[in-house]
Amino acid sequence: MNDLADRIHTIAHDDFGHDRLLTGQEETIAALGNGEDVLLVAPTGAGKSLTYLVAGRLLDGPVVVVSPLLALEQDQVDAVTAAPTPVAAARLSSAESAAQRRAALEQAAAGEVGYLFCSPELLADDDVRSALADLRPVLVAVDEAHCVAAWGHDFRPDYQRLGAVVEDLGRPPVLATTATAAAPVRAEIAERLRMRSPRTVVTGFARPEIALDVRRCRDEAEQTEAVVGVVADHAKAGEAGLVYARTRPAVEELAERLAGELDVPVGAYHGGLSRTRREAVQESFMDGSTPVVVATSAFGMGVDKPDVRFVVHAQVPGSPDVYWQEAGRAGRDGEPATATLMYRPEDLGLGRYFSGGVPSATDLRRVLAACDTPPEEADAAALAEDLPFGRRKTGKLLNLLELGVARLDGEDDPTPSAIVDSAREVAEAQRALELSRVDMIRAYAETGRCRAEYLLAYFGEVGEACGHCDSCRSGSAAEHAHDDDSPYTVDETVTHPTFGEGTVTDVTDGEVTVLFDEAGYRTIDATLAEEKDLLTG
DNA sequence: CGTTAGAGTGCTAGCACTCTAACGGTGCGCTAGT
Repeated sequence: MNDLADRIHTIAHDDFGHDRLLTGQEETIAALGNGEDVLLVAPTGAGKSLTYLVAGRLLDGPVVVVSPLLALEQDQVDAVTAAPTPVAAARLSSAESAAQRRAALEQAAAGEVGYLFCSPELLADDDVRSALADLRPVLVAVDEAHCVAAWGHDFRPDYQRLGAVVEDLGRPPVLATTATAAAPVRAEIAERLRMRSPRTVVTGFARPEIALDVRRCRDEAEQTEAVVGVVADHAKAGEAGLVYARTRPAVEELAERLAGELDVPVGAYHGGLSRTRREAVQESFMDGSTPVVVATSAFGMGVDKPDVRFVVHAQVPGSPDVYWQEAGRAGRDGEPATATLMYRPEDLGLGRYFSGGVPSATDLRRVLAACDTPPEEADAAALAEDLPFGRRKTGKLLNLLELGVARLDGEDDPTPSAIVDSAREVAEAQRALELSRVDMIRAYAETGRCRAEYLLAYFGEVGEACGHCDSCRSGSAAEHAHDDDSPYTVDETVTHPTFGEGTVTDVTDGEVTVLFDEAGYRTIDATLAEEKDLLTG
């Protein structure tokens, strides 16, 4: 064992009470110790936080941790303070008073606080940022980093500006951690955080203990009955699980219906409920007193219950990324679990709606005109005072302009209209990415291939047929063998005389499936296509 | 983007139709009032 590895294990053991490091942890910490940036992609429970805790000790200085949820930050603060060799940790958020924040920063300046947990919104504040910069942090860790990419520019815009924040903090090594990220999302995280040739550490997406199942439903009534059926079976066996629905009213209705059908307590959880109510539901799910919870996507981050036996999606989510993150909450203990999707193509429309819009050139031009500095240096709060948009929308428009400028990198002195056009193209591209994710979850729901194999391929891993998803059980996975001698290859760009340009998404059973830019998915007989020369490369 | 509820239109004079507007998720920070 070399010197560095030795020190890492000593710190993990003596300071944090860990005898062994899990897959990927040592590699991550060692790379950070050598000054490299790391993107750590690992499931919840794989010990992501231990990496920045140990790396902070190794680099011997304060660590700034950026996290999207205040509740998660508090858990981390408690965990650090309770470690065998406690290091003071502090949380900087709106939940602390100005005096508390000042005290925490002063303690940190005196070298008494090793870990500072911050919300991205607070890091947008110049005073906070310069106080943190004075501490000369040795590491910036961004937790749940997929939010940087997934939340785009219109939800919590401050997430998009973390790249600039890291530079203001003196540009120490950056650790980005996430539980789920397909290849394009990984690339986007690295770009947004301005990471420097990050080392990507990925530990398995494969979850062989989860049996995947998709049920096609004709209408809403059938969908509801299917959910009730699956949940009732598990509940009778005394098993706990989650039901995800897309909208708040759908959550309320399903929870009520299930409560009427089952002999066990059923909880409802969504962003419209009070904080106290939400905390109560989460707590009673964790301790087992409420075994079934119906929720929107609001429920989950930081929920690490090992014995969740089933996850049911009442409606199809917006992307495979979200699906796998939510379905992956089943079977954390490694025991068999199920993930069932009630699929109705109509539900995909909601995902398309949520893919966001492109702001008008007029609005962008107004914000740009109001800036007396380049957009990346402008202060959204100050600008909002002179504009009719409000802090939130101003921030969103400013972010887009900043991204627009970055995209024009290399062009000398771009004109305002070039910046505005570029910003709109950034928004268009983000929208296109969201829409393509909707297409990918649709393909998941409609494929006859092994479900697990399809998802792993989406995340960039090669897998084998799982043997227990519905496709494998029905035998369709075997029938839908990949066509090795097809004239077409996956990802190939093709042009069709009627449908226009598209990308080959699948070649199975002598057929070729193409996702056309204008016409959507079309499945065509490969032999026929070749004979008539319908698809040209 | 797609569904749905309600209003409006038109000849079939009560029902079938078209049209339009509303609606839908994730959480931070801040402030006013108990």
